[in-house]
Amino acid sequence: MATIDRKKQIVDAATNSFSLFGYKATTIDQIAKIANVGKGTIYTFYKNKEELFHEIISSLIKEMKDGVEDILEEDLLFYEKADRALFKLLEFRTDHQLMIKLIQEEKELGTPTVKEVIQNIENMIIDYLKTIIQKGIEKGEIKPCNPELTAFVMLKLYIALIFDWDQLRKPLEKDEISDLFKLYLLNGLSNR
Amino acid sequence: MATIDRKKQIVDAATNSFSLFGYKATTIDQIAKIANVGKGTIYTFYKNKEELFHEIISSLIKEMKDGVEDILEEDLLFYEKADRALFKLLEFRTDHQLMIKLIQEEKELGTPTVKEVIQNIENMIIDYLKTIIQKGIEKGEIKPCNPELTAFVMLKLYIALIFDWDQLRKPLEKDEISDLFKLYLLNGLSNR
DNA sequence: AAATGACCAAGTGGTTAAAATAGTCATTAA
DNA sequence: TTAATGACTATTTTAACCACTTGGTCATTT
Repeated sequence: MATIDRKKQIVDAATNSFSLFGYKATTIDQIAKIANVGKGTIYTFYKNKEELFHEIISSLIKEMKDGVEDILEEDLLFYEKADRALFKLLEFRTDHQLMIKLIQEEKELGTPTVKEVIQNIENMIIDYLKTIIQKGIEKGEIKPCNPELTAFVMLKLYIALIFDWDQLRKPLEKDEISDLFKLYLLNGLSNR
Repeated sequence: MATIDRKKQIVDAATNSFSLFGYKATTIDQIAKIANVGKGTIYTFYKNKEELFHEIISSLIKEMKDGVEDILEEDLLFYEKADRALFKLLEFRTDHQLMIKLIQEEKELGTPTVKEVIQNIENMIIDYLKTIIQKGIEKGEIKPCNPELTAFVMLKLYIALIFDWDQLRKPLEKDEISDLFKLYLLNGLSNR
């Protein structure tokens, strides 16, 4: 049709701006300007800046889920599923412009809204892992355990290995991390 | 003797002040006042504020080590040693006034000197765990593995379980955490 | 009915002066 | 002679101020 999709323009402009400058440093005026739209128009679609932000984060979360949804269905062993999913989901922290900016803003400015949103994303990851773990338990591949707590531990382990360990020693390769996951969480350190 | 031990007075005053107000909010004037000592006297013992702080942290680290040194010698299984040591060492974060204040200051102000000092303390913990792990490997109790990396993972796991999990769900009991350590890292999740 | 930008109250940022602070050093006390 | 000191200084930090920006509204225009 001839009419322009103002909502899409706004969302696109906001996504770009949030990705480039972060949440706090992005202004509504800026978004309106980039979107070629009056400022008031934005408020006909969204109650406020935060709501617009949350819509964009919803898309990000959807995008993340879409990237791993097939893993759930594939015929893989528990640890392969978990390993692949975690890598794909955590890869956003290094590859996805918006996610990179959000992590940076949380660390450097501690913007509450951003903190909250990152927590939401982590909760999504935990939720997703939970499903994998539950299936693993049902199939008898792994011992019965609290799926949510286990998901939480797995996420923490991967974050530590991928993003924290290199502050002490030289970074680990992807394969090494997968092996460590198998050693530590799957087979355990015990010799008996 | 009749002469007063000015150095001790300074260290005591500084320890109290750092414990109460943190590193940044403690002033040299304040320390001198509490210690009943001229400000210049402090600089006859220490090059600057940071050096005085580091001396006090050295004492803290010594205190922490002293609290767990016997564990190394006791006739315990690997996981008992590791579990007890980690608990005792991490307990300082909730029980030791100075440590509490430092953790708080790192989170709220991000004072670089404090960050550095907390990193030193964590390195000490990792070093200590490393010894326990190496002994465990030598005795054949656990599989061969990178002791430092394993220590790092164990520390991260305990911190996550003790201090982070309760932001999602209800806090875990000490016993639960020990059991989780055995389940996750020692025996592993695998069913075969 | 949808879109808009001038408008407003609240908050941020830049500026400068005043206060506080870490560290020095000439003087004093032992 | 040596140890201790606090007035002093250079550098930060804080406070107060105002101009500017910002998120959000709403009467007007399209």
